[in-house]
Amino acid sequence: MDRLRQRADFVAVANGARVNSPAFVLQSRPRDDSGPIRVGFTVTKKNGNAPARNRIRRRLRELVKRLDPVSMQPHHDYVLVGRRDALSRDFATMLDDLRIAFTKPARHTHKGPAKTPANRPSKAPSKAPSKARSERRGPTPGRAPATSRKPD
RNA sequence: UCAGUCGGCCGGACGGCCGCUCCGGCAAGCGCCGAAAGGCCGCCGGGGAGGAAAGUCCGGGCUCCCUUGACAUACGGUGCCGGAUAACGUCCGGCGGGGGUGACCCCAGGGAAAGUGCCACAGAGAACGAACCGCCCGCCUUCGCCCUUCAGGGCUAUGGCGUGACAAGCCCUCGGGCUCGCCACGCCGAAGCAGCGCAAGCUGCAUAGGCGGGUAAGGGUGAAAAGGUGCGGUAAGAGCGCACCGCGGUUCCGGCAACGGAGCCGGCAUGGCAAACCCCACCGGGAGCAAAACCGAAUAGGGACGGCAAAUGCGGGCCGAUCGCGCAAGCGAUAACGCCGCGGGGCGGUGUCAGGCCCGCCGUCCGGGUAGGUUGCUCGAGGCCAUGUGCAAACAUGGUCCCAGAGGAAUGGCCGUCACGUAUCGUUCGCGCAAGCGGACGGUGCCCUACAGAACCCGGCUUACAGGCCGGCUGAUAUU
Repeated sequence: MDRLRQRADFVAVANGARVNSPAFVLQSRPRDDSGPIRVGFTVTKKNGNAPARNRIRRRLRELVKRLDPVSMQPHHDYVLVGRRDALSRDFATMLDDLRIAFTKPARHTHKGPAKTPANRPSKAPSKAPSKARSERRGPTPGRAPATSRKPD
């Protein structure tokens, strides 16, 4: 599992699917290459001053570290956007929140499907939107092996 | 013991599990990611946020631009003196002024007899000095009548005050204000003493009023009223005179200086504001690590070469023309028309064709340069200790140590125990009649710490901060 560091990757993930939770927002986007799962963190300035933002990011990072990597989708980029509740919310509860967020079907909140290919980078120009849509629409066939291999 | 003042320091501790980042050592697959630059992966050891890392307000180092070295101007900044320093608006030590019983604290502290400007409101007067009240002097007027127990009461003239009407003048923010005249009404209202004279009366003092002057002592206004206090002096007053203080000038002494002290002279002239303009002295080129250097894709531009291709095009040939060379024959070059051969790709449109419109493409290399990567990047005006110099800030010498280097941004996350703080409850002890106060112990809850996160690096300033510790000094009280 790698960290997400380039600004272009963050912009790409921000246009993807998102799941809301009390302490964070999970954004995700599938990639075409066969690289590892990458996770980034975003804490905006409206969440407080620098120590508060640092603490939010560190708790979110610890959540991802504690979580079983098999519950994430392979070849995906994830971005956790921190909220103010991440400072005070119980850590075990947040861990459950994150686990639910990874298994919950994602949905697009504000981006229309017409805007998505315009914001996509140049690689995989034609088939990227349709593929993302199909994975969003039917989670059960893609996720069935993931749930089956969860016991180990 | 209480209250205060100044300075310094800390800013949770220990343990468990799981991680992040940097450095060093060892090992290392012809490994993985990437087009490349470059990056990643193992084990061991070590380091890893602050007193303000903050605000970005000053001063530097460093980098680039520029030549701006100097002078002048403009703009900005600083502003008692001396020292410290790389430098500063910082620090230290003094000086002056102000506050406090005191330790101590505060001061944007050059120039107001270079100039311009301002000083609201209140007040008579706010700057080429002012007369509202008051005090004093001079002149003029006043001191009448009735009752009467001689204590007083009453009436009224001139007059004074108040209110109202009218008229005039001036100012004016056109609402009014001020001054004067006149009329009406109301109110006040002529106390006394002495001398001369038989008396009527006269004169003087006093009273009251008016006019003219003197006066800056006093009242009142104000942030500020033209040196202060006291004595003398005067009609009353006044630096009018004197003493002391203050101020100005000058001489001497002390001090590197700011400045201080003493003497003499001057009766005092110079109100305040320069965080109003201004004057004087000194300082300042600009931008900033997202600086800058190196490496360096894709895409679109630029250049060179090669290939394909070309259609107002290419190739070939003939005739003629022009130009150059040549004595000449002739040779070479040029472009257009005519002749022959060759006729690509795309767009749009149409039932289809004809007709119409547009024109380069590919490869290699070079150069600028973007994303990206690497460097800059932490050994430094460095920390600690000792000695010496100095009142101190600080400096010098010696020894010793290496002490964060991230980059969507590491330095942590989750627990446990303890401490501290705080709230509440219970038990108990001391004092007290009681209410209550103080201490100790235990349980529970809260905060589980305040302010706050390095971003190239230093020196400062400013601001924020739960709680706690130490030391110096001052005042008060108590005891010895």
